[in-house]
Amino acid sequence: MSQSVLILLDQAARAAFEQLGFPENFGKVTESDRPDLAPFQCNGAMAAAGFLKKQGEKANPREIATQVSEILSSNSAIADIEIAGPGFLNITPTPDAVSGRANTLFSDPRTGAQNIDPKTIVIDYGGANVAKPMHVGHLRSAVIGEAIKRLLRFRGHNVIGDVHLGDWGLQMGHLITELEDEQPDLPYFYADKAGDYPDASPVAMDDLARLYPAASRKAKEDPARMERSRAATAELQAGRPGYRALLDHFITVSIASLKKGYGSLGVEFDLWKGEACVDPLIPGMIDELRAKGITEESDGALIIRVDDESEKKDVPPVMLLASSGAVLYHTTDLATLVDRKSEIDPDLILYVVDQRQALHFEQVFRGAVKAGWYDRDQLDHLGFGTMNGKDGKPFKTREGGVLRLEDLVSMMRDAATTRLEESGIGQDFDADERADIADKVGMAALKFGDLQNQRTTNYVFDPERFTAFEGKTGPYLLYAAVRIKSLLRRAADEGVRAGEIKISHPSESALAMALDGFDRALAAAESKYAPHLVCDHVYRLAQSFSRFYTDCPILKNDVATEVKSSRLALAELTLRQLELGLNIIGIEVPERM
RNA sequence: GUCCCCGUAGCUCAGUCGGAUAGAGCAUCAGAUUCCUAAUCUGAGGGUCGGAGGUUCGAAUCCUCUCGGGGACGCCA
Repeated sequence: MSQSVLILLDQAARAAFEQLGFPENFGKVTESDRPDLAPFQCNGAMAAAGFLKKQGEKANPREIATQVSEILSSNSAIADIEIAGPGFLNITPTPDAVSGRANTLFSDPRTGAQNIDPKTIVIDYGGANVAKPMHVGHLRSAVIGEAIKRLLRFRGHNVIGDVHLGDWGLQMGHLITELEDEQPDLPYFYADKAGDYPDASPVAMDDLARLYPAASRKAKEDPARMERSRAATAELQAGRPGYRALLDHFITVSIASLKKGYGSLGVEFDLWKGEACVDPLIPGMIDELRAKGITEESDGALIIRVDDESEKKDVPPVMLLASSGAVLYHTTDLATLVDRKSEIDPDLILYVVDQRQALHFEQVFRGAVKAGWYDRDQLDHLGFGTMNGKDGKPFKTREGGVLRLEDLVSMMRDAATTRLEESGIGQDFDADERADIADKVGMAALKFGDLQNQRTTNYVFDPERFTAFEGKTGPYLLYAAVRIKSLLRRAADEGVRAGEIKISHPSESALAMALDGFDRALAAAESKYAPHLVCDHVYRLAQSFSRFYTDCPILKNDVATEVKSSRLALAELTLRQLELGLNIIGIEVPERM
């Protein structure tokens, strides 16, 4: 059976409504709100009655429901169809239909997930800056972006992930001037020297992490210090060789450190481009924008007006050049769009960046549309909320500082270790394996805790809750998966093999229907760029499996061979889908725990 | 001042192109184990969906107003 049971029923119901002279969309079938009555429902009869009333005809929704159910009752996939209340149709599929579908899913390596028409998509995420060590603020962009990238890739799209480093602004001026104060004798600062600089970086990541905040703090208090940073930024952007050479060192050193940080999260980028990469494109881009006549001078700055008079809200202009002549955030983002157009020509570009930058992207997107480079629907900002502490304010360490990412990761690992020790799990495993399990449990806790929330809302970070093995958590999901692995090992030992699935128990049926919802969950997650819908699916799947596992013995002695085979196939199928789903949200499952 | 997000059970959150008795998880209480991993499962209690109007046969969901929390608003990124 090549279609999901729900789609089969949906198509049948739509045809029935159409046959009765109604718009076919009244036949929409959904998973039931009342699973105690039936797995599926259709509410179209009420809508159809309203439709007739508007045309001045008399209408009784229950009568319409009766007519629909008469048409549908001949459908071989439907075991039962009942009318409830004002005209709800409650539909129960036959066990054969469910079994047939389950066998199809079993024979499909993708367990029912469709491959859709591929688009070329660039996803810009990570949010890292040169010289700034990774901290909790970088977590969400990395984790959410990675999940969306994997989701889109799994759906069949050609997806290119770009970290898009922040390496071209005032922060570079801060670093250069602060380093000059510390080590004025470095050759990079000789105004007349060009081209011949040491290969080795004069600074390590720790130095950068120290220099930037120091400079930033001084500049805030001292306008003259700020002016030096601005001047250095302008000189860098004008191409001063010593500064450019320093920037290259900063970038190299930072990327090495960032790769480690993102690596610890299981996040990988295809492109490590940054703002500096598009610098050469900027003069030509500005010429082109001028030639198009969409720029204007305003208070000494070069801008593009993107305000729409017909709207109530006012959108400030795109700032191309500051009055100092310096390039700004808008400029490099626009130039990056030009670069991506010529290098990749994507159908869609997604930015996984903090919700607070929504206006910035609105401005840049409008600028790119006004320039004629993209259609508005090719550009999307996927904003997200902040990670808060239990006090509801952005997460801080006990001392009130910003928590570094590596400390966050080890905090989760430690919490996982403690949990594992408390419950005596894996005590007879060797130290390496126990450490590996703690890593995976901690990471699953962290990622699931983050991704299960709707993207745009703020959420409360609570390591205690996230690492719990009970409830809607990452560790619970790992447990469910590991338990199946253990079962399969045992089955292999006993020589039991998976066979044809025949649904006989309600818990088997519920599990099969949960499995059948995979493609729907992925499609919904894609359409909203919402990883939490993938989380919901895998959680419901794990729950359905746990119930099945409790209710339906598999390898026990008194179970008939074909029942063993059928249930083992369901377990194998569940594991495969669970791992596919967990992989999308970036969670790895250990072999045992 | 303009705009954006949020307000749902004691807590943390789903649900918002209108549909039945508003769902999960935690916590609380009551059960289940000759156990294939109980790190599990079953059941119960717990709600003026911030508030007030309106549209509708029907509103957490749509419209208007309002209260509360967070955030963004031309030369930082």
